[in-house]
Amino acid sequence: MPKRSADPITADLTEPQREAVLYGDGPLLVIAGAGSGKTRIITRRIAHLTREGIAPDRILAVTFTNRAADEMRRRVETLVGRDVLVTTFHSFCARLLRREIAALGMQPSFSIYDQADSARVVRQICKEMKLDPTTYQPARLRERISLHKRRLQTPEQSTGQAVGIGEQTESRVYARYEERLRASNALDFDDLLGKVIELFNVCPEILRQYQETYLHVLVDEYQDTNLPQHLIAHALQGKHRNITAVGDPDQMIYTWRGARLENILEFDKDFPAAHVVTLERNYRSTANILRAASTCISFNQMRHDKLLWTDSEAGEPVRVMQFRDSYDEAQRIAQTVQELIEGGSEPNEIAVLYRTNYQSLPLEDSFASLNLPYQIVDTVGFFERKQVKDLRAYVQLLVNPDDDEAFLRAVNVPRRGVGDKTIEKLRQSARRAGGSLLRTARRSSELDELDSRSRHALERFCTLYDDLASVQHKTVLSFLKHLIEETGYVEAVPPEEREDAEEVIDHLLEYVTQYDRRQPGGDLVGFLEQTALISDVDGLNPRAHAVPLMTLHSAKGLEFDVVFISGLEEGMLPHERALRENPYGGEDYAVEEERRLMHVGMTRARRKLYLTHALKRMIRGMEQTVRPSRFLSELPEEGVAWESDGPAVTVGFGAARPVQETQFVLERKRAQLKVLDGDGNGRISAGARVAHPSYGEGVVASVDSAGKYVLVRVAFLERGVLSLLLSSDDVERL
DNA sequence: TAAACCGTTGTTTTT
DNA sequence: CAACGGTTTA
Repeated sequence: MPKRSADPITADLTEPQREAVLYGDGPLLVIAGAGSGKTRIITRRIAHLTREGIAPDRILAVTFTNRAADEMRRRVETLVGRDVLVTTFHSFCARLLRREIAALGMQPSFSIYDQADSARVVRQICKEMKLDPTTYQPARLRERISLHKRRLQTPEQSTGQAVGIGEQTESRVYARYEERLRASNALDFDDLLGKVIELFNVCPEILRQYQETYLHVLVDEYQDTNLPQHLIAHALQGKHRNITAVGDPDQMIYTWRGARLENILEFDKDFPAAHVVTLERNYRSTANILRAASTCISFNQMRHDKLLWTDSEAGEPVRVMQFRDSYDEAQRIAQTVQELIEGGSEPNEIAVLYRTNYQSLPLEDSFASLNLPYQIVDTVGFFERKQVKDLRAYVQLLVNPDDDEAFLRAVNVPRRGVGDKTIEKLRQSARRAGGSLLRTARRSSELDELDSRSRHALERFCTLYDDLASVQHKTVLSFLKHLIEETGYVEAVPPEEREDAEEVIDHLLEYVTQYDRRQPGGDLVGFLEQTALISDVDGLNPRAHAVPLMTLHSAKGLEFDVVFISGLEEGMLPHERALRENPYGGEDYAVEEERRLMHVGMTRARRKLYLTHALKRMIRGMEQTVRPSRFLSELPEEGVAWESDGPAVTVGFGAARPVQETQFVLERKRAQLKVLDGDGNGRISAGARVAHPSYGEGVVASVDSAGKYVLVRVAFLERGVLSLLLSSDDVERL
């Protein structure tokens, strides 16, 4: 029962927020716009549920990134005082499979392959099949395999559906890839989800057990779930039917990872009688920032109407800054940051965002030259480092001796004279006799085709392996130190890389120290799982006294006083790859996702937003002239200040700069506006009576042509004056 | 057989 | 500008 004002869980909530937090049993969907208190809903709801008597260990909360999970776990803990399982889909599945995978006939010591590992396997297969690497790019094939898996298609099914030689080859690679992973007792990221679904299908009694356990399932960022994730969430809530899904379609930025907007847009299809709460009030940003962001996102056609509004003051204008080139841009951003810090801003409250990771390089240089503290939130970086991968491979091989990928990496690092030829012979022998590479290497004395040198090298490796396996360690740290010692890893690094390598290793040891502290008992499997699934260890430390630099993707879910979005150019922010997917030159799905990314970035800002672009940028090592992003031309006139170093170059896109009314609504949807009573020609003009499906009837106040677009202001009877943006074509058709 | 060298290739985003 | 693959050299 909610108490009135003094209730710490609901006291500071608005009515719709309270409704979501206190909602009773049954499926609940919360559509929560940027800055509307999304995380707060989930944490408070968990607190509310435990207060209602639900045991914390019968609540499952799922988020998308490890960072978000950590953050939420912390908040819940302070609120509830007890541990609630807050995790990502992938690590939830990994843990579940460690317990249950025997039911599928697999070993619980399975390895987890990341994208790079998968790519290696695919590359190897392509070589074996002698495929032309230009027609069959390994990276593309890996992506295609992942696509099949996300649709839950087996290799057999994909073979059945394959059309043409290309797709047939593709499914043959897929089949071999599966064989390879099964033989190595390995699962890739897609398998973690897929195997859980398989398990639930094959063993309903296991599913029933988990359904029983979780009285409530809460999923954050539901707009980014893919089909397997949707199915897992659906399966888990199957008994008690208590699912809370929170999300915002306008922040869906993971199509390339299989995110399906339908999961959230058609939520009530799969979760009948779902209660829906919509949160449209933004508490985060100034009115100027929110107007700019809303205007930008309103250019998306495939979009459900949602109006974000705020009571905040206008604040400073959004600043658009133009620079000669990307170095100039980086330098001036750093200078501006410096001025902000001198003016009293906290460095960790100023973020610089960009589309691609490599854009951080000039920024790093500029920050360093001004002695400004910064932290790169490099999401893949650290665990992709060679040294980490090498040492990890040893641990992986000890845990899972069948893992051929781990064997291949460990066997000749440091160099012990096991080269391509030896490996090839080992491979052939392994294929003939069956069994893993490690097992085959153990029998190297029986392999006639090996010369004595290679044989000796393999024997040495096996002895090392047995030594490492024989020693029990109390902590992962002591094991790792022992490993580095025994392998002579550091000594084998060439002198010019030594310093760098030592730094990486120190960093790893530091991470492991923390891991041991969190997870006493020195579990190597747990360590591997963490390092396979956590990508952002290096990630943001919100308390560090440093300016975070990160991609727009990794900024999702965060907020800062000041935000810079850099590199706003055609080809960078709508990324060229998205533009290439536009066969008709019109905008489509890919560009709209880029616009959502822009929207996510803009709505990270509380007080100040800077949008920067350069006229020249280094691409593939060559300086190229680039045009400003179309997204800049979509900014409203009000509350935006344009600045330039030299003579300003006009923004290259002819899109209208829409005039603003009290609400920031723009619509471009064809046929949404119907002329009820016009000037007789069917043309839209001032005074015409019109109807709109969501806003009802109204009278056209004015029609302004602005290049490619026509801005129609309509006084709706119920909603007041709104601006609608139509393309000229649309108006012709009305 | 393995390491050093050179030319070609193509670069989003992340669990 | 890097990372990869193929080629030459020790």
